[in-house]
Amino acid sequence: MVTAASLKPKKAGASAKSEAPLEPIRDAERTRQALLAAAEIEFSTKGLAGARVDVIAEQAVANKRMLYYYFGSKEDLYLAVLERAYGAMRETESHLNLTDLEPLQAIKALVEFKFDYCEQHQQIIALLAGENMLGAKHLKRSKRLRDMNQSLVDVLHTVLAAGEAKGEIRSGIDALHLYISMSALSYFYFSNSSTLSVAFERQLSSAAERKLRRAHCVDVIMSYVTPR
Amino acid sequence: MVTAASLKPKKAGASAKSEAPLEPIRDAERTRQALLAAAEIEFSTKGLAGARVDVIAEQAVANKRMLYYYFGSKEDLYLAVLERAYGAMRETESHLNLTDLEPLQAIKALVEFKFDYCEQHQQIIALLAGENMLGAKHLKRSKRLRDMNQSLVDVLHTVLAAGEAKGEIRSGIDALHLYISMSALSYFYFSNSSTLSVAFERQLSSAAERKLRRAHCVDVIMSYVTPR
DNA sequence: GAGCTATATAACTAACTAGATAATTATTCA
DNA sequence: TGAATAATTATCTAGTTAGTTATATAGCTC
Repeated sequence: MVTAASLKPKKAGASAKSEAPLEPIRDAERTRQALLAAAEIEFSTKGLAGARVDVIAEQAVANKRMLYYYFGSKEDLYLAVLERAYGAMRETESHLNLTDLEPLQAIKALVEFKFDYCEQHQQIIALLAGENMLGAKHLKRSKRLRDMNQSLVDVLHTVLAAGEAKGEIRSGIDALHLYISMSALSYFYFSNSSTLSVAFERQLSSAAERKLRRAHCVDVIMSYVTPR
Repeated sequence: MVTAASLKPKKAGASAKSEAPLEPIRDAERTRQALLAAAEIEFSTKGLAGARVDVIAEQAVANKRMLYYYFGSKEDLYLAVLERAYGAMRETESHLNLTDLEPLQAIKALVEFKFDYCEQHQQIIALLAGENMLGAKHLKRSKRLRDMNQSLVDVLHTVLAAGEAKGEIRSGIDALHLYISMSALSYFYFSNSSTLSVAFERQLSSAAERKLRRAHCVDVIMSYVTPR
């Protein structure tokens, strides 16, 4: 696991005796990345308002001034974190190559991908939750993010059309709403697992429960797309 | 619409000329309710950390001291808001009488209820999002909330069994996961509508879009529960 | 190796914020 | 009616927080 601090060794060349190439004491990129990593943790666990710039700097083993030097303000750092996490998700999605699969297999693969991505990147769920509370004002402002639009819904539309032509997928499905439902079934399970676990006194985050949930999500979506 | 301030008229008996019964200048319950209403808005739009006690007091047209007088602390006020909103939802759910309906009708009614409740009480969505970010620590602490457990999932279980006996509902459905999925399909649509609208450049919160989404949610769940 | 500049540090500050103090006034009830 | 109590107000305070200032130095260029 890459922690924020692990990116920022306290002393130059502290690793591998003395003949190893010395890590420079000053390294703009390393500091930037350490700040981003620490900020992602801080913002995703406490939200924009609850996050503390001093904590971020401390966790990144950087001076607080560096945060302002590289990112300008707390809010701009938050936006940088959001852009990076959201961009990474879109980037990963763009390499799925769903059109290479049989339509039904593609649908299944997409549901499973959504579930697995949520499981492996729970920070983005929290970041999105916070951003939605603020009416997505930062996302709206972001050029970088408004440029990386559509993609997966378009692919899904193509997949649905292909499946429909083959008689394997029912007609009249709205690709966007199907995409939202696929996301919803996984996202909600992870985003609300704390309150759900309390309300239903069932430890929903165990490995066994997750496996169950993953299969359930696939089941729900496959039932929906299959013609009757 | 009941705003926080409307509960708290500036002057006694300001309404309906002079022969109307004078509203008392001091009214503990009115002040308490005004604070709760203002706090619900503040906490649901800004989260626990982002909310400001001064803003809550101002919006409630109450002195800040009253907030501490009645609720003790910012965090206890937050818990009171959470308990009230969550309790109201559970209370409403408990009056659904789903077992009086035919199994399939009951399922449909529950999906529609979930959707309509989300639409009409979007504050609770934001409150839950914030509470989940904090690991549900307040919900866990709350006696009142831990006492109002289970209910709807039990009812759903009964409905599923009845439907299964009639051959109208497929066997082997996990009532809890079905309940989570019902919630997820509606909740996610409302909780993430800001970011979804930005990402997909489609104004998802219009009345027409909501109608579409509601039908889609019903469709997805009914497809799932129906035997093949 | 002198000088330059990007990177880094420590210490400071002005504004904000949750909560406390203490005095005041409306209402109740004997 | 008048003392007791409940509700309310204005003002203060100690601690926190985002952002700044002033200064230092590592590492590069020539």
